Amino acid sequence: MSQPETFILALNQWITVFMHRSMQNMHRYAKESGYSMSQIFALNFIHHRGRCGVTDLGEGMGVSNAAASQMLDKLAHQEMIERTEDPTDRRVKQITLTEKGTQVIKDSLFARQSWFRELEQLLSEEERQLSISALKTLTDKGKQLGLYETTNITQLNSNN
Amino acid sequence: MSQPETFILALNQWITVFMHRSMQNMHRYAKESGYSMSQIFALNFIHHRGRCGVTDLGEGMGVSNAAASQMLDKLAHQEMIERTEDPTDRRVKQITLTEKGTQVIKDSLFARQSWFRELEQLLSEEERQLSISALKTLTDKGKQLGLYETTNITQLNSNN
DNA sequence: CAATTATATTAAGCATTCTTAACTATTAAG
DNA sequence: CTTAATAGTTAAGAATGCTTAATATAATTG
Repeated sequence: MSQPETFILALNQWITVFMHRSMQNMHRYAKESGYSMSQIFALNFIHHRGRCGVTDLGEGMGVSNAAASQMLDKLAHQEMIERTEDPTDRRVKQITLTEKGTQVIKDSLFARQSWFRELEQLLSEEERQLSISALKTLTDKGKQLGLYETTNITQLNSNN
Repeated sequence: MSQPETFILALNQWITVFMHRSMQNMHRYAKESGYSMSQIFALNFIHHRGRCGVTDLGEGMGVSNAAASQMLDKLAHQEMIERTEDPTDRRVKQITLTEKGTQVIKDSLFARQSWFRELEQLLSEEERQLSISALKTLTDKGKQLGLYETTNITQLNSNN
């Protein structure tokens, strides 16, 4: 069973390599497309969480609900999100992504893919299959740990 | 060989699940420990790139060298980095992480690990071994694609 | 050596994003 | 029904981080 830390170590090393590239790409994408990292982050949160309230977003991002409200103002002005009244409780606003907001998520994902393709080139067919299998497992298990509703991001990269 | 997009898709899905958690953790860690995301990002860059100049950092982070210099000012004031003259070219400053700066990187990594441990619990022994193998492969290949010198982050998580 | 180029710093100004506090509207509780 | 609690917005001010421009120092070029 090797050392008990083997899995954590392997994950950490992978994350370390991956994050460095991914963060740079995200950062670059945000710059080039004129969105801030906060905005990307907020859109990502909403996309994962699904319909949610202003305070939810604030808590998720670790800021006050005032800050969340202001951020949503800008996003709404850019037509990336919509705020509608919750029919069951008219105090709360339901935040949803618009078509455009969803597209931004798609694009930011796509911005990362050039590196993925390069990476794939370096794999043998066996390594490739092994990786696919492992990644699927990790994804499934990872989703089980998530407490949020997961909207289906799966399709984002295939139908574009 | 299934669809040509299978690998990219599997990677994207995993990244999607992982990033959501990881970003939240990073964000939370940064907040709690009083550092900004930019600072964490800069420290990460320096850690990966190894000794580098001010302009290098600016280019790596996509900002002007003035911005990089100002950021380094703060980091130096917090004793997270040191600036020394390059003996071969006294115009350039060599940026290095201090003990404290390295520790911050360690801690930010550690902050992510609780999720990793939960994830590991959900895996069968076979899945666990498969994942380790795949992650190692991806890490190795990923490093080959990197253009930066990689300092050894491997040891960070074991000797702590 | 003189002029140019490269590196880093500093200063001033601007845009973004955060916080707290005040305010409105709605719901829940007594 | 009255009071208290909850959700969201708005406003004012502070903090952060960015840019451009000016400056100092060192290296390179002719």
